[in-house]
Amino acid sequence: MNIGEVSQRSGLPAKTIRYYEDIGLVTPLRGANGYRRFRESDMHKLLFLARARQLGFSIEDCRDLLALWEDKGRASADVRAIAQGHLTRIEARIADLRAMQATLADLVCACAGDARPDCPILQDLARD
Amino acid sequence: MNIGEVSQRSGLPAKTIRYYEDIGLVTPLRGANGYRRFRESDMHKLLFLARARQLGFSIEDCRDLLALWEDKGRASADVRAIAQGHLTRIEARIADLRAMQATLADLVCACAGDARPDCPILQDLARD
DNA sequence: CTTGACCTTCCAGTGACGGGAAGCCCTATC
DNA sequence: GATAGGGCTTCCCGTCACTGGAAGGTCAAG
Repeated sequence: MNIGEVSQRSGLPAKTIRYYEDIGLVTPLRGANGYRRFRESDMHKLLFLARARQLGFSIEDCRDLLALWEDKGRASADVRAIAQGHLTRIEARIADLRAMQATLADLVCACAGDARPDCPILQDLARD
Repeated sequence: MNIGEVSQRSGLPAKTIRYYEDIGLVTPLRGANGYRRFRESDMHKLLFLARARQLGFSIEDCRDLLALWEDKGRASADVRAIAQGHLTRIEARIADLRAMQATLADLVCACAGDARPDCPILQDLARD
């Protein structure tokens, strides 16, 4: 398979796939013409990566997850620890965003949003 | 005021304040020794920026908000539009994160997390 | 033989800074 | 007056995970 087909089948942009090779997440073969030649196993890795990235795992998390996936003698505890750490970070991020959302929603609600200059949003940002 | 005091009073790192000058958000004066000299008005701007950034506004949003703040004849509708757009993006981001969180929480819950290799998390990531 | 799609590498930019080097300035102390 | 220390300056590189674009090689169809 050339990169175009892999890109289609995985949903990952070709640029991203090349990047993943650069940083050592996949190592496709090379044809005589210099083109990358992807095996089915490369395809599987890329699908795995695409799904892990969709779940918001960092590239380094993905690297570790891939290694555990390949390691048939792994302990599921190691996988769980990565996922748990990621989940905790996501929950913290959600809490932050929800705080922003609450404040912003209040402010937007309090602002008339008309042609006059008085604006509770700016007042709040400029409060002393 | 020198940058150190401004940094203390605003809570912004000195590096960040220099960066804000670089991109034209504040323009402190300069002393004969080359040091930045901040006026009270610069201080107010930086506090304004710090609060807007805490609410997650992008730098470009902040630039626009600052301009509106300075413009005494502004329409509050313009401010509200920026805040509303930002709020919408935050809500979308929260929705994304909540989807990740739900999936991850399920997977973490389903994984024994012991010394054995079988792991629903990896199974899900590698599903065909 | 040409066209156009596909592939290659390399370089630069994103957002919003942070780290660190090299060097000047100011104050206090000896 | 020398020195030590802290604060200030600029400059450049690194972050994260790509994305865009330029310049050029390769392949299949007409």
